[in-house]
Amino acid sequence: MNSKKTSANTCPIARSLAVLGDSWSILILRDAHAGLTRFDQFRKSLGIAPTILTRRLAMLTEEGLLEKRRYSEHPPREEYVLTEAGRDFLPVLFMIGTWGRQHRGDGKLVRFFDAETGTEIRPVTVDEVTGAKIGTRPIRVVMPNES
Amino acid sequence: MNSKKTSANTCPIARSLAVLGDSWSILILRDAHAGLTRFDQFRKSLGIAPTILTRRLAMLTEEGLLEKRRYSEHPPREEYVLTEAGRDFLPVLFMIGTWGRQHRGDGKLVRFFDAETGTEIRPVTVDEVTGAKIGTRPIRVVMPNES
DNA sequence: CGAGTATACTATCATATTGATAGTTAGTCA
DNA sequence: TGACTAACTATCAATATGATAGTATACTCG
Repeated sequence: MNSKKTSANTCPIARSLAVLGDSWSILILRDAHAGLTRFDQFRKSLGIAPTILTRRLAMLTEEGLLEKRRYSEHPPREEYVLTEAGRDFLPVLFMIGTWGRQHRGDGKLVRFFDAETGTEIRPVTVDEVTGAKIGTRPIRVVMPNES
Repeated sequence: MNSKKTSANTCPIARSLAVLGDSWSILILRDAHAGLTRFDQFRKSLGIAPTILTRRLAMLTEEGLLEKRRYSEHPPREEYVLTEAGRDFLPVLFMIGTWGRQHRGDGKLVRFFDAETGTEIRPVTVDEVTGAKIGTRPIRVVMPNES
């Protein structure tokens, strides 16, 4: 996609997509949240070609979502761990998953649990101020160059 | 992307991405939520090549996120409106936008308002049951074939 | 020591997808 | 009639993808 001539540079959604508008990147991030850190773990989990995986990991690292870390000097081995920006991507994953669950039928599911209490999490997006659930009230989306 | 051999068929995130793992589709959906319905409106707003737009609109229609509707018989003119599944995608857009706002710097912004009260909306993802904000507590992500 | 294994890649290349540009169809408006 | 609008389709060069094979480094076992 060409991010120069479009509204890409002005809208936060478009800006996000410049990094994340690719299935593999999001799937890698999903797996990273599930605890995977190593090249081969991602490769096997995703069935992705190593060429593509290399590129995606490099991109996510460059963009500050993952951090490349040497976990062994002898032999030299690298792993990829989520940065804060990467961890902050979790709500997006939650909502993508929730949408898939609602509208793409139900197979087996990725599920989210509170690590301490063990209770399952049911994510919803709400307005931080009023607490009103998004989608229950009509909304006006205002683009950058409108009033 | 190849959706056959991966976990694509079992995970709701992967299933969503089969339809939405493309920047243009998400941008089209964003514009649709902003009120655009017509081919040329999307084309101008996005700066997308018409060939690609045709394909994306057809795909989103086929997948049930948009509905093609004739709004004029003479001349024959079509428009694309959001279905329920398309409207349910709003929380995903919210969270993508929120992430972009936090981590991709701040230019001009797409902003969301309550259509009735006019107040600006600050979206957060929370657990529906406890109300706890996602990202503030450690989370365990469990993949389909784990215990 | 040598064979086999593990991890993290890179090289190559055929095929698929994209994006830019131009052209088409069908109708309206003056 | 000629200009104009909306919604496309056709063509094609450039780019990205995915499959497969190969490489580099080090460890482990007998």
